[in-house]
Amino acid sequence: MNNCSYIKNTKNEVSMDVLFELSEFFKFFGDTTRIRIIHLLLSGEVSVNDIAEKLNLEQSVVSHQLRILRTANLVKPRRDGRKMFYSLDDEHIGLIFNTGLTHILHKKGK
Amino acid sequence: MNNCSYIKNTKNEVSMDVLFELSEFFKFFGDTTRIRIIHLLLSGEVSVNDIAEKLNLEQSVVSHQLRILRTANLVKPRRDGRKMFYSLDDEHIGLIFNTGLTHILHKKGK
DNA sequence: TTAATATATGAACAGTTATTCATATTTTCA
DNA sequence: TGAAAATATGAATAACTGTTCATATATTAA
Repeated sequence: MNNCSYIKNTKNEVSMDVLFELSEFFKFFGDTTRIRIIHLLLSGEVSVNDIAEKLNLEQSVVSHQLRILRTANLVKPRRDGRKMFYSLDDEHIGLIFNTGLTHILHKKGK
Repeated sequence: MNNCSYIKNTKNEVSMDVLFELSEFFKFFGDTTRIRIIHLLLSGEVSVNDIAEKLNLEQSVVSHQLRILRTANLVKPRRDGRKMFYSLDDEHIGLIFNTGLTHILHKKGK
């Protein structure tokens, strides 16, 4: 039928706490600052200051949001000297981003 | 390379307002009540009272959340007599739900 | 038309969250 | 060791959001 493993059956039996975790997970994508950071990191790792500069955000804002993303294992840090480079933790993050993006662009195209 | 059209290139050039819309879009998935409603509607259309009953929620809560989902075109209503049946508007909704779900289950499996 | 059923809506409240500002921590280099 | 650079953190505030409760609207059947 299809070879995309993440297309699942429609008769899911999903427990209440998994649904809760799922909504918590989507919350991380539901903020403009975070989605811009995720989008930027799609092309590879970037330091905190570079994120702030490229997105025209205050360093403090970026650090706060990175902490949220890091705690949730959406991004991972790597120290190099006094710089910290952040990258997406997992290939699913980009997949979810792009699935949503495709939906938005598809809707706009009408 | 792959035949999944929603897997896009990693060198996205996405405008600021599309990123804003994208984060707004993900917000709808970022609430337990709404994600439970979406999950329930994955298996087909359900009336307002049935949603409330099956999810053990007050009718008012369901109506309020359905309005949000309806305004955002995530669900669509159909009137039958004095009942209103709601269903998912678009196949993307289920796809995004399942993509996130796969991620959660994958994480839990470790 | 009236009563009953099904759904929608408005206002108020409580809880959450992102940003701001100030400051602390960590690392490098002179 | 001390200063500078890079990042992290804490507290406070403002804005947003979901739920509750009461009520309004709409449809059907008697």
